Amino acid sequence: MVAGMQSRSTPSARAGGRPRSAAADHAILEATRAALVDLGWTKLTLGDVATRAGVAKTTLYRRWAGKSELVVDAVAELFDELELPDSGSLATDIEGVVLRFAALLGRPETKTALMAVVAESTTDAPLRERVRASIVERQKRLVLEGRQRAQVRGELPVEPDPAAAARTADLVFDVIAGAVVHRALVSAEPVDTEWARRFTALLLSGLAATAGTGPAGPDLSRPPAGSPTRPPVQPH
Amino acid sequence: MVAGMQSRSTPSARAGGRPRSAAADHAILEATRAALVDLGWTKLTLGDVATRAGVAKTTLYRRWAGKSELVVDAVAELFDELELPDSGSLATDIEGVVLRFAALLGRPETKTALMAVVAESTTDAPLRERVRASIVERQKRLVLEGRQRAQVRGELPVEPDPAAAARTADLVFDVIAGAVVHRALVSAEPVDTEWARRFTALLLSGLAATAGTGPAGPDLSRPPAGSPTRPPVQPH
Amino acid sequence: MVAGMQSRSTPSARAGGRPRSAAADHAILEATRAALVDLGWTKLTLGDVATRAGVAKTTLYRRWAGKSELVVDAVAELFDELELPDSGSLATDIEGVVLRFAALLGRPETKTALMAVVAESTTDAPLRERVRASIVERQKRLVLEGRQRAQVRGELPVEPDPAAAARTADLVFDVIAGAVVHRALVSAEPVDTEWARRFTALLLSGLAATAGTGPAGPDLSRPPAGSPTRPPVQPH
Amino acid sequence: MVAGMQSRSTPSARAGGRPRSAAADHAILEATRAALVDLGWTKLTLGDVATRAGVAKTTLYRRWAGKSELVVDAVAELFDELELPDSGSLATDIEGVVLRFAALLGRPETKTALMAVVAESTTDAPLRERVRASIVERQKRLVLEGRQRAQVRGELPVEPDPAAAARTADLVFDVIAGAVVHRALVSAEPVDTEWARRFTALLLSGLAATAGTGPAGPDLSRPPAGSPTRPPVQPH
DNA sequence: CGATAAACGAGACGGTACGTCGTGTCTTGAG
DNA sequence: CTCAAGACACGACGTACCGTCTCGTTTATCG
Repeated sequence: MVAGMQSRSTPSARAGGRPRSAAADHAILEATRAALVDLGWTKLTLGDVATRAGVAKTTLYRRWAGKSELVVDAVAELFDELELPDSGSLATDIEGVVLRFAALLGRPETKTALMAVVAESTTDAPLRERVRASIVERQKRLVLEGRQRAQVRGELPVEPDPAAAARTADLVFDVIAGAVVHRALVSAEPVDTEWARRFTALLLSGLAATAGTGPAGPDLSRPPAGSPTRPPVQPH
Repeated sequence: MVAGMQSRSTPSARAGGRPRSAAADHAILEATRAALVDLGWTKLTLGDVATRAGVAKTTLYRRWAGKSELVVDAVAELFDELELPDSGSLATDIEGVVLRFAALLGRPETKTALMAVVAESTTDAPLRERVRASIVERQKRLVLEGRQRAQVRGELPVEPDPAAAARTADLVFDVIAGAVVHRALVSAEPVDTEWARRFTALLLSGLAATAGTGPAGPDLSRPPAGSPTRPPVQPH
Repeated sequence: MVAGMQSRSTPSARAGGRPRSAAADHAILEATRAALVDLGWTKLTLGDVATRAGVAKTTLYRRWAGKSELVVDAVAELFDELELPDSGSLATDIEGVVLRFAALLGRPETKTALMAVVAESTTDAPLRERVRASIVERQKRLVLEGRQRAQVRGELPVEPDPAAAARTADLVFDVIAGAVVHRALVSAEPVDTEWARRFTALLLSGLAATAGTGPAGPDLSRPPAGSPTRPPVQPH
Repeated sequence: MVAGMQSRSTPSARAGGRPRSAAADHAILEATRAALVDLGWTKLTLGDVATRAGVAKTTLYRRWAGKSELVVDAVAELFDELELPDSGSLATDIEGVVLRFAALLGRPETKTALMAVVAESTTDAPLRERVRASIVERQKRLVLEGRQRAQVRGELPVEPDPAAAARTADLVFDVIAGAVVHRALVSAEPVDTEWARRFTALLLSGLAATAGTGPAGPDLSRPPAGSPTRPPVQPH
């Protein structure tokens, strides 16, 4: 389970009654994802999810406050499957995670659900917190891991101030996640290898340096495939 | 009017009977924004909009296909008010537009509507096209204008290949818009001057160069306030 | 239609909208009676009635406040079909109407509905008034008609005081209707010709005179069949 | 306890485990009556009764098959409290019992429950039998007792044929009970002393003799208060 | 005395119906 | 042909009870 559901009064208090079915939780989240694929966010109904899961509607409402909460939990499980590839350089690591993230956003259940729950969360503070805890914060691990790996490789300097390091991680996370989400869902254009390369180059070298980079020319900032040689970015 | 609504049978077709009330269009879009502020996307109903606008529901359906289309038109008008400030340098221009964009996203009607219509558009191709045409493509003008201005100032080189130039503009647009939207609506954290500066520095100079940039230290890449002097980015 | 339904704001006010379907009213009441036959009062649901009538649930709720009100109207139509036979003597008139009333109470839709709405009406004053207006008061015509006919025949004296006459009519109505209902629905025993005769004899002659009257002996208070001769009750 | 509840497998069967709480039975029936007063038949729920009685729902279902059975038992206890007053004459005895019966029907728990269980019983044979055994048959004792008392007094002749006597008792019972129930619950008008007198006069003397009897004139069929003299009805 | 067995409280469970609400269409009469 | 008004068919909502079940606990009688 990704995050807490409707909390029991006390976690350790002996309930004194029939315990909640553990199997139902899994069946419901599975059914929710299937319904998202078949129907999309708008046409998904809790009644339909209950039927698919072989569960009564009341069981569903006993555990989740509504459609948004349920869907957040259902898709959060998918986000937890994201991994940062170790491809030998920061640039290719970024490209890899961008493509994986884009692939995740390309799945119908994620595509239709993510923006919808974010939209809901703008007018629902508890939901906003749930989205943040279940999805956003959990994926920052990818940025942290990537940076550490790059620092070990010597591709990035070590930031001594932890607060500044955290600020930068947040910024980088918003930039990467934001760019991919915007490209994929708002602009609705493909996030392919080509785009991932150009985005990574911009992120690493900045706007000025990137100018003129295109698909035709050789990209000197990336190591030849298979040869993990010099890092493209030289701190100091 | 931002974009085409439900098209009349033929623009030049015989006038026939009573002409459509022009005042109604404006009243409806205004009422839509007011309803978004009061109720948010989910609780907004077309019946309520019609009542607020002093119009019958049929009048509304005669002109828009549904809630999403109506809201796209209603918020697109707001996006058209965005402007690129001319502050003397590319960096401060970007910072300025980032803050203006964030202010727009902070308005309740925009906040709740933008992600919602994007979510809808993931499973509705005509709506996706409408969002692209009415909102996304129209705002790329800001990137194009900013680049041209920077080129005039000598802050950015001129890209000779028009296709590559367009690709870069699209990329930069997704990065800027995506980062701001993600920060404001997904991470749900404030887009303030401080964040705008750090984001701009990252965008212009890249990840390596930005490392270590914090609120305390002087940012050499930015000109002293009020003195539009040397550009912060030196091509070549 | 038996009684007023959910009243329009003003009967003479031009509504200014689509008028209510007159056909729907009839279809709904018909469907209600059919559902009573098939399901009985308790299992009857408004959703089912709506389906049977080919009508939306909202249409039903727009016109009736609830299940009780609907059923009152549906069965009231049946009660209006009751008639007082003109058989030549007061005794046989009463026997006839008792048997007809019993037959009506034997129909499944009436049997299950009548006591149920009366039960509801004990805790619902508006419903009580509706039952009284739609069913109870309307059937008193039978008593009034029977008395007048008997007075014409000379079987009953004319009561000069209208108030006393009304009081007596109410009393007789409660005795006749109450006895038949109690026999048929509470005691749950058959109301057959035999019972009708004995009841009529009791009503006309009183308890003392009736004592000893049984199925075997000839009933001198009744004229021979087919011969409308002397009235069984002699005023003065 | 009025009537059998859900029967144990066998009364003589091995005691086995924990015996049923005797206190629970009483608490449940008491709670049922209280709930009838507060909520009425329709809004009464078994869950609520269980809560009021401080008992689990399962305990309740272990003993009664459903709401109707429970309520029959709960109100049957009240009907058993009815008594036939010994006032010295048949007429005043009847008037007395009519008023007591009316007072019982005026209690909120009885009023709302009696018609409801009768309504249920029209489509539920076992319930019908339970109503008959627990309520209807038990109250016929009042008629039998009244008749016997009248016969001792010489107000009524002795019927030699037991079958005919039983038929008459049933008829009289339906007439009295039916009239009072109809007046009180269907017509929803008060059963006061005045009405009880006029009803008794009609029952004893028949329709013709009753004509003209009103509140103003002296009622010769009743003995002066306090003087148990001549019977009002003279059998031959 | 300990074992056995049923009753008990608590409350989750699969169902079913509720009465309301929003959607998008329709049917009126007025303009 | 448009418009305001509002009825209409449809379908989902979230809630309430139903009657059953599954727990852990209690309270008897029996061996």
